[in-house]
Amino acid sequence: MSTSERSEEGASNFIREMIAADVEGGKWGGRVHTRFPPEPNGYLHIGHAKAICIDFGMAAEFGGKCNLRFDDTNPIAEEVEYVDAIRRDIEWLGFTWDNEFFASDYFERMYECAVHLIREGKAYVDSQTLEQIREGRGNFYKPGVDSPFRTRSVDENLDLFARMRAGEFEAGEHVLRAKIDMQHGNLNMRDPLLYRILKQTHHRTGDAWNIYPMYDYAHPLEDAIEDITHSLCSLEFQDHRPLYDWVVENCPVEGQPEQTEFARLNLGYTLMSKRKLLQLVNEGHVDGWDDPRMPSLSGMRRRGIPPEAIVRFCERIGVSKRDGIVDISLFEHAIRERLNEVAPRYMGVLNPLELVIENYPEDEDEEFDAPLHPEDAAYGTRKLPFGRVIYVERDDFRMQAPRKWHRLAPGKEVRLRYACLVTCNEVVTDESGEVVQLRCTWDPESRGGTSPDGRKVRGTLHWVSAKHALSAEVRLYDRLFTKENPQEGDADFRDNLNPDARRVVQGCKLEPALASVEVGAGFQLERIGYFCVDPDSAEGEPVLNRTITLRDSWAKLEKKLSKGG
RNA sequence: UGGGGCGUCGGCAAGUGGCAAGCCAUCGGUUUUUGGUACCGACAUUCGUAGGUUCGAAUCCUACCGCCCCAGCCA
Repeated sequence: MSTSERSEEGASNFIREMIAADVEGGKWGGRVHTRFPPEPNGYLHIGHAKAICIDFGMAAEFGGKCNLRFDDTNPIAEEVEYVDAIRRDIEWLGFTWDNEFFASDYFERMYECAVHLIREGKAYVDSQTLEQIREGRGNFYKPGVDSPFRTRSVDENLDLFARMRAGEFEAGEHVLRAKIDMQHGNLNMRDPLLYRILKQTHHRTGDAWNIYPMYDYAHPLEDAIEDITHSLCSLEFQDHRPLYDWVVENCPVEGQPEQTEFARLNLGYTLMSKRKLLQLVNEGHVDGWDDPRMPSLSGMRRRGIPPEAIVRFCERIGVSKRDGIVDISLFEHAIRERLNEVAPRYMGVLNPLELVIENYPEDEDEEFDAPLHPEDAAYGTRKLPFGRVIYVERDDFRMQAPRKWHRLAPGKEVRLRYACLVTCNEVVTDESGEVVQLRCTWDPESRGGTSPDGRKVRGTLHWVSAKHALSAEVRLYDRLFTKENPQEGDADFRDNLNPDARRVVQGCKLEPALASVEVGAGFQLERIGYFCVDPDSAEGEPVLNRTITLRDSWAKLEKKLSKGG
């Protein structure tokens, strides 16, 4: 790890400082134990990556431990499919958990704690309807009123609660509530529900339970049982902290975890809500959770985004309590930065234009050696076949060369990367006036792309030998939404989907060495961007995903030139 | 008429009474067989606003303003 990464990692944030102080002060005996507690009801996305980096990162930094705990207290939406996907995504990011637990492992223990609360007179069975409970809770302006069942005897509560567990009642008939304070300013403290009846098959406990604990009750117990020290979560749980502390204090558990909240990640031009992401999948706006347009980790993996880029990005955005929208360009920068370091270089032409080298022998070929990485010779080289007919990028030719144009135009000389210098003599067009072929001559003395007499050739183009080219489908991805905040105002986020978030191009031409690149591996198509091979590829019919474009300073310059006249 | 948070450059974000880090973006320039990369330079006399305390305030006090979260038998 470089020093710059170290200093980045060490950047100050309030959680790191708090933990450092705790360790120094000997709190919990200097121990640090965190947890990442996803609910297995959806796939992980980049927002979760931030939490993962914080939870695992803090533990690692202070020599502590981090548990992976599936928070499966609501069987309605939870499935094993998600459990597997979550494990895979965390591993992919490069983190390893010290223990793997399920909240459902503690159901019996949680039940015992509830019985304890009842015995202590701190919990009661409420038999009001959902509506009555809601009404009795009051609102921001109106204090709540005590439930008529609040004063039930311990014995009656015990009996009712046992029968709830036994399945004697239907959902909605009774709930278990904590007896705290119906007048509390914090609604969460107005006798919060601890258990509800749910006659649902659980993905792990099957039909063993007819009652399931609520998050506010279960989570602190899970943390306490695992002897978690720092329970890190997002801002919306701040209001729940008093209840969290109440549960830890009033239940017979030895752990003394403390909850600290930080702002969740919001990224521009995308969404970070599991529910809405699921909607995109279910309504067919995308092809699935792993669609490369999705901000899910599985989507990013398929898109070719390296996990290291995600982790580095998370380290850079920092941790604070302010909610804001992180500029997507910061993420894009991290992706390019990582890919630039590790991606081997190849050439491919997205929109081919035939170029014939008139003074090159009809039936001859030759090969050039080209490095796979311009800054790291250890990557080695590959052979680049070359011949009389090649393809260049249509965008690299202009009939009228604009100012500062370094590329092809009638009469202009350019370099074919790693091959030679060619000059455009003649432009062949069809009846409609479309350019169909460029006729050029090459300088045989320029083999390898050097200029024999030291003449300056500013333009260097990528190219592919027509005779040896692989044909491919390339999928070009762009932002999922057209607005930085897709749900600005009352907007339905679906109305702001970017129709061009995926553009599919057929008939792209790739250099033959690309045939051996494996699915998922990222590489650069020189001068265009970073790509990877999609699993949809078939033998001899590669499908490429464009992960991200290269920065394009020419596009910027051209815009400026046209604006300035 | 409640409770909980947050306001430092266009975006993230350090800073914890001693004279505003860093990253991204943007704008210049150097190098370059990727108009890529790398490198160099510019970029907050000012910290939501107004008062106050102090030799000294983004940091302390007061008031005001703005934004976010909470009224699931979701997590």
